Amino acid sequence: MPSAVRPPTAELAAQFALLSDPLRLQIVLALTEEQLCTCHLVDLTGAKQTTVSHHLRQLRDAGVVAGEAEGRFTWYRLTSDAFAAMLEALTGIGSVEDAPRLRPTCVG
Amino acid sequence: MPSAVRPPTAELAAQFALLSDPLRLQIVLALTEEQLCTCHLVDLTGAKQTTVSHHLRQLRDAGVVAGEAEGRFTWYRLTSDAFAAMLEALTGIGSVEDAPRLRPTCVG
DNA sequence: GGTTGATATCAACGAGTATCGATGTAATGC
DNA sequence: GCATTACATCGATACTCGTTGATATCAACC
Repeated sequence: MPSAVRPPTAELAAQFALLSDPLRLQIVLALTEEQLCTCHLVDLTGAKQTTVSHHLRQLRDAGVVAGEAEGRFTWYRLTSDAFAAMLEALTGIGSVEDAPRLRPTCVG
Repeated sequence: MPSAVRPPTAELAAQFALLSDPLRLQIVLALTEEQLCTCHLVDLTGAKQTTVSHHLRQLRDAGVVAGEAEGRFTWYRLTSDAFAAMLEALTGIGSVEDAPRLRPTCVG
């Protein structure tokens, strides 16, 4: 059993999927350093504005980034504990030393 | 700057992609507890044998699991530091408190 | 009010990929 | 040798999803 209540596998997989796209990952990593608005991210990534906006939408829907409108601009930042579940899961996985063989060969 | 040399974004994204499929994630999480062979994973997940085998192939190619053939069976286990890069990246992301706004609005 | 610029939405296209049935391979047991 | 079992590979299909151009929205500025 994991230390805490683990989210359903599908939900956790969806979290990892957020970081599985190079562009989205680049956006998230950039937002680690500073808040940025869409135009900055377009410049930074070299992707089209619609593409960046599309990924920002996904990240917003997932709750890992938040956008604050300020005039024509929208400043994006990472939400505080958006990656807690992933971090916990990975910590568990990463600490595996040498798993035992508990089961007999298949009953099938 | 990150603490160590960060792998290229695309490579890191590919790592996360490994955990972005519910079935693959389920397999990895199961292997955290104990070594298992394909048939066990088929029973555990309820997926078809070919599907499980397909995902094990991907995990093997990526180097995050290793299979040891033993007679008709193949025991799979997680490799030791397969998730180190992801763990480091997530730790960096997770520790973000409140990123500043360093840039002026766009030069556009 | 009209124009400009930042951003979001939509529809369509294309590439990647998960699933699955059929098949191949290799090891065990009779 | 032959049947059975565990596992892998292959080809086809279906579906997800990233990208993009067109378009809409909304604020700032003249």
